[in-house]
Amino acid sequence: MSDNQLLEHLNNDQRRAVEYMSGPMIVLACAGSGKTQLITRKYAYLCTRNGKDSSSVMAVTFTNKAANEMKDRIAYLVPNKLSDAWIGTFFSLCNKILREESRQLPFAGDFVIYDNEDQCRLIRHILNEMKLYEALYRGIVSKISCFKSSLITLEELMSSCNTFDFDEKLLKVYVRYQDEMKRSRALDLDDLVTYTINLLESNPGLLEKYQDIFSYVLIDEYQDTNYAQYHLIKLLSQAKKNILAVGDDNLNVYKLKGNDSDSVLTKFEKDFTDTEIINLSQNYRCTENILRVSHSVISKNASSTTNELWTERGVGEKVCHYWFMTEEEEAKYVAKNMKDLYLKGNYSYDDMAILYRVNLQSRILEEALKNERIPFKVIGSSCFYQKKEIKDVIAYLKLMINKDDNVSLRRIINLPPRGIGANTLNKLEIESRKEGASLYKAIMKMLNSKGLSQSVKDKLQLFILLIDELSSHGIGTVNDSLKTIGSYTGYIETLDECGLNNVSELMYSNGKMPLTDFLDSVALTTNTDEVTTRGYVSLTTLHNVKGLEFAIVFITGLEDGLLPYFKAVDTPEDLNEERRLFYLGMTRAKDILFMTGAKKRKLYSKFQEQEPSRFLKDIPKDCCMWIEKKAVPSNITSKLQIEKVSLELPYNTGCRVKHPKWGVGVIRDCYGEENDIKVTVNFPNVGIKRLALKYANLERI
DNA sequence: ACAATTTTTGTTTTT
DNA sequence: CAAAAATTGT
Repeated sequence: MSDNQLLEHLNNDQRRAVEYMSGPMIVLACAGSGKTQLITRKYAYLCTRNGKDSSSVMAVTFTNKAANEMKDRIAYLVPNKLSDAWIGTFFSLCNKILREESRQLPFAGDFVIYDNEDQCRLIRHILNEMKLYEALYRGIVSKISCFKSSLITLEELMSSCNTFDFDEKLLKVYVRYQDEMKRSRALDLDDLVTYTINLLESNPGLLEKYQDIFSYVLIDEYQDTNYAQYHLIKLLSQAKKNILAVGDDNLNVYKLKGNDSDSVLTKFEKDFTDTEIINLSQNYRCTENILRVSHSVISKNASSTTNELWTERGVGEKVCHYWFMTEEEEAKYVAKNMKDLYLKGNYSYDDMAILYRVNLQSRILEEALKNERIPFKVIGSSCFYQKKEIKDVIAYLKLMINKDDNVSLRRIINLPPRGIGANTLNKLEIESRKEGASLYKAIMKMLNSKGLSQSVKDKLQLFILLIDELSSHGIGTVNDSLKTIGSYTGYIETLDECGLNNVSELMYSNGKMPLTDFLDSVALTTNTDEVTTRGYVSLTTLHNVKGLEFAIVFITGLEDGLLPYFKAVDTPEDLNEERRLFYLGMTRAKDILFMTGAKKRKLYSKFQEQEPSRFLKDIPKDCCMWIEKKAVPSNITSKLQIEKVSLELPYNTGCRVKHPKWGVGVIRDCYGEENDIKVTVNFPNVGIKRLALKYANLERI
């Protein structure tokens, strides 16, 4: 595509941003202002304009999913091969650099990546051993993450310990944690960034090399970068200062990650002088009504400097707010409403999403959707790779590559039972700490010493033989490795049918991948990354919808205590973040926005009386339809209805049928009583038809 | 050492 | 109300 074609359909501001070629630039891009479009075009423009190889531009995205989408879009614009383009999250890009420069690393390259769960397991293990209160692990993991992402080193921490009145125990745990990581040759996600920074800073030649490679740096969702990540891109773009950052302060909902509280602008202008600033204030996504309502909420944030957005999309439907007596009614209403909208035929289920503040809210919604026979996908609550059997198998896989991985070894040393219990393990732990070596090495040592009984030694010997056998098979594809595990460990035999299915799914979907690549991608992939939602309603948390849009959005649980969440109402800054979260959700809606809440909700096993969210007061009365639902006459009717629905109906949605006159069609809905069943069918050539099953002469195919 | 049982505990968001 | 931890019995 030519330069001019790449600039087509961009507004003046976007065009200016794409064409601006030299020097730092920051784009303040409000929700729905086409920032992904902008970055994509810019990337393509840089490729064609300068005849640049695509590997000379680094593009940082917030999620892997966003990176993949971006690659797809760019592939459509330019002929360049993008297979090894530098497009990805901070973590995946850092991993790429570290793997490429592995020889320069302290532990000769092959490291494993610990994901959040591995991290938690390790911290819990350490707390246990140190006889500290184990339940503190969550806070400790996040504090360690904060230190690392603020580039505060352990040494600095220890020397400032006295002056800072610092929690000494935390520090001890941190030291132990780092020691364990080193012995296991493992990096956590924050380490990926800090190691990359250290590598570049201690190695000027290398830094120069990468500064040279990257003629341009693009960053999406800039407001979410933490100090370490920012430091890294500062390093990389120092020489040429060709950097474009796109962000919106109103969408910063990750203060917990150790993000700078500085606004996008102040953070950036401190380090890059003569920064060009562009404001994108035209919204291409939402209707006027949705913009008005969302703006009325976000403008109550003192720190928000955003001017009101505008759109050419027209006024649109009024935003609706419903208040119900119970959460069941709320869920039922949402499901019913979705079905109605679907049956009208203008929207399909993948145009719709239900959002909530916390994952546990999804349950009751799922039930309601099942009753209405609406297909749905819950995004992000429990991801495939977090299932127990998958994690177990992955632990075996990790050990095949790195026998020193203590976290994985602890996980499977007695799985299936090998008669190696807590007592033995304890002795091993002590030995390994004494030697400063991994558990695997400690076992080797213990086998040749007198500290253990012969029967225990035999068991350990068998285990060592197993691990050696596994790793002797070399590093092949995931399938090869899984087969090896199947034939030697005896673990597969302990699985039930469901677990077996999950493992075969693992083989089926990733079987051909090289093992090392696979393990990296597992650690770097998050639960939102590979969800395809074609034909499904999406259910997800407000945090998870960043970067997504839907024609119809339901935000549920708009109650004080839930949004804002009761744990985040203490400081004004907490409250502001909750408000931004609400704003984020609202601005995901293109056409229709529903907001619902319920008075009675079962939260942590008790029924609670909820008040409507305080944020609702910020919405002018005339912007919105306010509807309060009275309690349903009785519970009996609802129970009857559920029974009726659960009766077997001849067709499920999605079923294909043949009609004598209209040909092949897809069942969209099936309902009614035994002798009077009606179906809604979508015939591609004819449109949506409602038929009585008795007379329709449908044939199932 | 392990399975089955009772008791305790903790309940945000996630790159 | 779940899931995890502690306790008990074999």
